[in-house]
Amino acid sequence: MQQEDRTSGRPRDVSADAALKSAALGLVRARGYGKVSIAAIVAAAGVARQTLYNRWSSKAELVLDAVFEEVGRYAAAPIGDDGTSAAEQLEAFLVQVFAHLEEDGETLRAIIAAAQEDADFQRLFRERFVLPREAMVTDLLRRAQARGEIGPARDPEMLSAMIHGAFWYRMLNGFALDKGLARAIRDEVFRP
Amino acid sequence: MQQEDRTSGRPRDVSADAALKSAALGLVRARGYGKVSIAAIVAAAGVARQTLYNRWSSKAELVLDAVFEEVGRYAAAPIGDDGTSAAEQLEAFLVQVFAHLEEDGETLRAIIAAAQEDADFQRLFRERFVLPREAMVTDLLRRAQARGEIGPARDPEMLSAMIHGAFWYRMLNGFALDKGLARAIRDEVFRP
DNA sequence: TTGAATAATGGACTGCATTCTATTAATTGC
DNA sequence: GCAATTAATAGAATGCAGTCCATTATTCAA
Repeated sequence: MQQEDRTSGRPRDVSADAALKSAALGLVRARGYGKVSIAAIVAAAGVARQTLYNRWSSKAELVLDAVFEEVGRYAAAPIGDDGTSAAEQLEAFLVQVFAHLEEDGETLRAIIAAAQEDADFQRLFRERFVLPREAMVTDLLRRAQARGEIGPARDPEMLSAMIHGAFWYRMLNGFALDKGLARAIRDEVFRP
Repeated sequence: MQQEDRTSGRPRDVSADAALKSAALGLVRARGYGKVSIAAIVAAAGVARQTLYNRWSSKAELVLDAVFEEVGRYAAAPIGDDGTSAAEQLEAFLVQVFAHLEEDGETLRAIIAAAQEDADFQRLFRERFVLPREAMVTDLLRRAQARGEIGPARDPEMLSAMIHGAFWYRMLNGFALDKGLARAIRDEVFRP
């Protein structure tokens, strides 16, 4: 996914990008990542197989673009520091994340799986998806620390990894992510 | 992997089990999970492909048996409650786990990936591998709570998920698991 | 000794992601 | 128009997991 305005040669058909992402998004949400073949995606998009591979280097990359650019807006903006307590902000953030994962959790699990088999894709996923979300929570915790809502000895980076880790761990082991979990994480982080 | 002492029929060749596990263990450690094919495993074991599938239903199941039965001993026994503090016991446990994952971490990552694509295998892995290890840490934390090393308001189950989650999350995103991480987790759990 | 039951074997088969190849199409600079 | 360049296309080829099949082997019970 990059271009450099070449001086000659046939130009890319820009509509193919959108057609492929849209086809991938629709099919993956309808049937699930594992049940969607490359053949089905290119057929739905009306392009040749190689056209897909000219743009993305794997099914996982295309789906990461398709599903999580759409959804990239979820939790893409920093967590708003409204008047509420950091505890409430964290819980609200988790509830929002879990709600989105009701729709796309299966896809995220497939993406995480793909990242374990492809180091390049792991890096891409980490930089584009994982670290920004981790940083949002780290920032929230730093603000909380500055305001005294958590003690000065706490480690916001470690805590952020433990928070994300907790629901990754639950999700990857087949447990549902519900409001009870969001509350339990909040309580454990902001304990008395 | 089960038998019921049938009353007739050709008996299983018991040596094939060991040959397959040994071949899988050796090949996966030497080349890495993704680079080992079923064809290579059965060739090394000197049996037919179907003989493998008579015993395990996928490459992931065989490797889970092969690598983590061998290694099942790591952290398979409850964490010894020696005289040391629970904080020290937790850190020692994590250091031991991380040391083993230097050898088999890549395989564990592949197993977790496989579990995301196969619900039956996910259940098997969870029951046989994940939950027992989670319970060990939960027990440790309960003992610590009974002795007052952590406050009565803490939630040992949630904490255990956060501890395991933290290193799963780090591992699955390509970070090394070192002594510093073990120490940081310990400090965050047993904070002042 | 024979039949029923189950295992082992070699090889064929299916479905899939990804790569490769040859051909045709669109563009720029001349 | 023409050469050079890059894209799109259809389809073949590769490599692999998992399944299916026909044949042969081993055991038990009658």
